[in-house]
Amino acid sequence: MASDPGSAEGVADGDVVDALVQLSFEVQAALTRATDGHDLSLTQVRMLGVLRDRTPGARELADHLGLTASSTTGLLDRAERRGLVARAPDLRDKRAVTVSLTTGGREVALDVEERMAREVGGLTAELDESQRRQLVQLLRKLLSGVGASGSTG
Amino acid sequence: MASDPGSAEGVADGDVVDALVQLSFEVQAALTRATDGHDLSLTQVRMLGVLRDRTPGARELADHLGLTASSTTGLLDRAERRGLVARAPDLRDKRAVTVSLTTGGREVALDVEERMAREVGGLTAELDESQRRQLVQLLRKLLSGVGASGSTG
DNA sequence: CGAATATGGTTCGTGCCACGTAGTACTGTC
DNA sequence: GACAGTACTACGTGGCACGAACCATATTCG
Repeated sequence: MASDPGSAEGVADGDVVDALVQLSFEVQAALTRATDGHDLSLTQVRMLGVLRDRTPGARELADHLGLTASSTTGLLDRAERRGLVARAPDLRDKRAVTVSLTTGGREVALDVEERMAREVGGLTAELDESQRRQLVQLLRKLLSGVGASGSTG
Repeated sequence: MASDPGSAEGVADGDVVDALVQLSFEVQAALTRATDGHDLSLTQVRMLGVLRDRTPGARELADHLGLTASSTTGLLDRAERRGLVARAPDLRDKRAVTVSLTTGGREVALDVEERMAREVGGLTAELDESQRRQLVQLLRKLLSGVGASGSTG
């Protein structure tokens, strides 16, 4: 079925799906690879990414990550234990907490992000500039229509 | 920075990475969505996929999934408990086991695969035929160069 | 003001995922 | 027939995510 990878003909319906799925796994693998040596989950990495620009409360963080509050508590516990993030009391709201990167956490975040860029970027090694540009535009168009409405009709 | 989703200009280096990462998460989300109602993890789904064409031993299955033997035992335990797969003694090798889909498991596998195709396919709703074809070709080219050699070079 | 309610977080228990380290049962080899 | 290797399982660890129950504080409203 999945025969000529380079041929211009015979692009069936399932091929798009196949390619997208395969790609997504490759990207995830690349992302995971980028965390080698840091022993971080993708969720942790995403959290660090969020915290690069913000100092949110746990709830806000949870929203950014698409997690429940309780999941976030655990996530924070583990990250805090590793010295990546710190919880500080919110001055305005005594129930709340603000989460921020520690210095170490920031270092890790930067390192991982850099490596991710390299790893994921490396995936496009086979493409030349114009193809890369083409790809970005296609993906942007694709992504622009996601999350809008239901898909199953 | 990540502004005009449709503009032809200003495709920077990080944009490819961004787009790929975002896409990969969307695809994973779509895959997960496809399992709604079945309460399956992606690993379980992958396993069902492998078992569609084969009746491997646990070890072989583990290799296909990139897991250790012990992880696979647990995976099988849970899947078996749900009536998705069955372990049968290997006639030639009394240590070994052959894993196969149950009727119910096959049904689930087919259903999920179909829904995956729909969900993932639905992601490309914004693209027309020619764009879809373009995308497939770009992705194939991209994928053809993956897993070959080191990437960080 | 004070009671009712909503919100931010945590705790606890559940289940899954993946691993490593034994162990058991068998296979193949010498 | 001993011995190394293989197939699988058992057990314990740790992470991820969830829901329900639960404080403590905020907010709303009578």
